[in-house]
Amino acid sequence: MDDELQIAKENFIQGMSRIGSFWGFSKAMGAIYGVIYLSPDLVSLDELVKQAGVSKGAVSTNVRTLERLGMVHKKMKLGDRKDYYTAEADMWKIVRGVLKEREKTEFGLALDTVGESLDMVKTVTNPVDPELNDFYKERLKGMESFFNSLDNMVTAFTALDNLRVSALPSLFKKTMNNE
Amino acid sequence: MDDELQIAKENFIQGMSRIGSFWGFSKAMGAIYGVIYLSPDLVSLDELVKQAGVSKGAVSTNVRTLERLGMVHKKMKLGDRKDYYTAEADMWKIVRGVLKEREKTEFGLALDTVGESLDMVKTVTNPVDPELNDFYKERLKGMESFFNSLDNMVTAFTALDNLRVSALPSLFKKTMNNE
DNA sequence: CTTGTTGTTTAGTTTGAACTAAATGAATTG
DNA sequence: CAATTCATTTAGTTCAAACTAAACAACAAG
Repeated sequence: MDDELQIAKENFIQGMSRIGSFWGFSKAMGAIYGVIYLSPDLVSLDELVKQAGVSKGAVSTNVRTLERLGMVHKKMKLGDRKDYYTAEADMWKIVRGVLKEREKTEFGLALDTVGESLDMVKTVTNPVDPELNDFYKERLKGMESFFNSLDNMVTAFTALDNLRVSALPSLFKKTMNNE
Repeated sequence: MDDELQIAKENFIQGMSRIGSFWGFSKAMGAIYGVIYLSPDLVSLDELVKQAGVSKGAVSTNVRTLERLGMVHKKMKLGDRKDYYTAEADMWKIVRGVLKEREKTEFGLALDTVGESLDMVKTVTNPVDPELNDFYKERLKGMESFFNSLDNMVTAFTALDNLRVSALPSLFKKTMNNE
């Protein structure tokens, strides 16, 4: 392969591993996705071990997580027991997928927790300190309202999937230097 | 203090520490913010040690981070050497602040990295494998475009600050159970 | 100058996530 | 069935983040 091209690839892979760890994924996941993303052909597990520079075990688990997140797709070749992977190149699709997954778990849980506390405060019948009671109520309501809005935003965003309105980001577009 | 109220508070604080760690902050930061958020009066460092259940050192560093993020505000009382803290209760303001901070570092860096790789590919004069070269170009452009849109979205969102349009989330509002 | 009070820094420890190496399991082939 | 070739799982290790305890620095008061 072209040397310059190879260097560009390695630079990109390294960058993805950096970015990945910022977004809450492991460094290895970023690197693995980077490798697959820049491969025109299907990539085998052993190829990933070589190019991403992590052990087979790590690739095995990380690539499965990537698949669960919809970031890569597993393909089988007939008469070949190896697993092959392709990258999902539609970033917005990926974002929607990840948000959908996390909405169910973390966002909902946040709402539940706050709602729970709020309910406790509401059910105080004869408060010792009425002012403090009201203060708690106000603050907890504020927090609940925030998480509620957030949850609705995420829900709305993930729903864009069906409407095929991936064009949403263009609403925010200011300057784009496409070549 | 009312027992029921105290339990509600502790439940909330525990919840915040959980939520905090999900959003990339430390558990302690979440708990500390929770304590301050549910305090009608100014809170001293020693009070935080007691209520958040972490060491003095940890409170000292974490509370400083919280202040840097604009999540709490430091107040001094005259004739009192202690530091006191208040919570910033406007969540959207906090979100904007955090995004603004991260936009500069992580988002920009992501863009730079991809752009760098793209430039490398573009400057390949006599490619060994022209098709592969084009493939790289396409993929890297796609990624760059994604980060660009993302960056613009964040910029637009943080700019809402000035316009005082914190009402944005209401655009997404579906159902709100106020009371 | 000494003492007490407060926030910060530092040195050391704990903890948990994520990796490696190696064992295991599953499937195909001769 | 033995041997080979994969992917997965497991046991153990590494490493960095985050905490604690204690020393330290700054400051005010007596």
